[in-house]
Amino acid sequence: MKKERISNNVIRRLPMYLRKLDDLIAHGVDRISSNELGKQMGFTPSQIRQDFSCFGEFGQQGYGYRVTELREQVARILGMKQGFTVIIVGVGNMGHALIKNFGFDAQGFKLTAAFDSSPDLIGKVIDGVPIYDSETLNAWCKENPTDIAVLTVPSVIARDMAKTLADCGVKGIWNFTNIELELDRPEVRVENIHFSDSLLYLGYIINESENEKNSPTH
Amino acid sequence: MKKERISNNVIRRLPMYLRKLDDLIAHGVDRISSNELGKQMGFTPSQIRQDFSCFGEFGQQGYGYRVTELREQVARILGMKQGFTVIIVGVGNMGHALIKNFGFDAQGFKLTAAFDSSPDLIGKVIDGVPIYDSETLNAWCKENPTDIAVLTVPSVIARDMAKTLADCGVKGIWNFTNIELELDRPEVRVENIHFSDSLLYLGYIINESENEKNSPTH
DNA sequence: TAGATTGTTAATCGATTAACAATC
DNA sequence: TAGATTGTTAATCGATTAACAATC
Repeated sequence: MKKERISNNVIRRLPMYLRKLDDLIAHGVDRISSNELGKQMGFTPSQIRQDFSCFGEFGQQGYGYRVTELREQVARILGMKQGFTVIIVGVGNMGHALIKNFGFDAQGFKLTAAFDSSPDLIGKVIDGVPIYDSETLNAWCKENPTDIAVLTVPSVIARDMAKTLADCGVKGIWNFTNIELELDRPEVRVENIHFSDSLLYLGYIINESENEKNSPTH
Repeated sequence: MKKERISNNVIRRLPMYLRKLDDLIAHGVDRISSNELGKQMGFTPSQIRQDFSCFGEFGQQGYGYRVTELREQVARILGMKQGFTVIIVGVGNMGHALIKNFGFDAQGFKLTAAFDSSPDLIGKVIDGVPIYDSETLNAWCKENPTDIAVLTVPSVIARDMAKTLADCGVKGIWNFTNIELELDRPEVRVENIHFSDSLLYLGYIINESENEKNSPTH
């Protein structure tokens, strides 16, 4: 087991492993080699062994990896066992969608509350999640330590709200607005979901394959 | 200008450049050097010059890059000028959120229709986008060539729907379901939005910084 | 035991950064 | 012209892949 800082690429692959392992469990597979896992995920066996070896020795020579055990290890490494507390800030369509469909529990997160400024929403409860007045955010967080805030407010108020959330002491912001949050708070980690980046990438690769089809020299 | 295949990393950065350039335009900046752009985006000037040089010579020695011109070039490279046609399949909370807030137009995409199987939704029009019966998808696509399908159906029917869409001749699927689509159709490009991957990554880096804080040897 | 497969070290490959001549 | 900054070649760095001894 190496003790150096883990590279971003490795960390970004961990959730992929998790999904694959859950899938294998669902199919009743209880043992897998790096070779087979690699084949199924499109990675080399080497990469898989390298990735896991950053965190410990989870396999067994001559046998491979026990799927449930490996799954538990990956979940632990990702911090899923800690039960991070989460709030949703902004209960529009996006906030709604996340409350109803994301499944925070299944990912090891505890969605404790949502916040909005609309009188139509304040006081309601959606799928067991109470919606409070955004004005009470700061006071509420004092009473209920919160690890992660999901930012699903309209873009125009995103920057202000992010600042408020930082003041509330959240450790991370999961940003769904299409603006680049520039917090002068390095201790607050920001993870962006930039939908447009993803769609534009798709557009590019579609173009690319069209062009290849039409060019004589592939 | 190099003519080799462009690496994924470069392509993934193009939409970031686009957002930054739009931002600069909004702030009335009309000229920028790779040095300054790099500082603002957290890249090295070298990387910026390398990235753009994959596609042509957009700058001017001794001067830098004209912001609007560079923005146009990036938009062109990404295929935004082509007006890809898009349909949304599944008008739940997620589909709604995208129709109402994503702004396909602003990204250069034409959202032409949405599809759902709920009688409550079929026939309605949301923000100018008509909702049709999913059953009519195939017939509709024959009449209306469609480049990209946004997959926002419930996970349980995602795989089937993806197959249907491939049969409809779409060139790309923008997948919002949390399952791994395994299409045996290499000509259909799939781009996944795996929300959970993103949140789990955030959880990891929060943990990481906590641990660093608590360890004597940083 | 023999075969399989790991964890890890070494080799390769690709991406990022630095340097600099070209030139606006 | 002198100064600034590009585009591109060369150097460095890091990530992926290959190889193999250890061992289940």
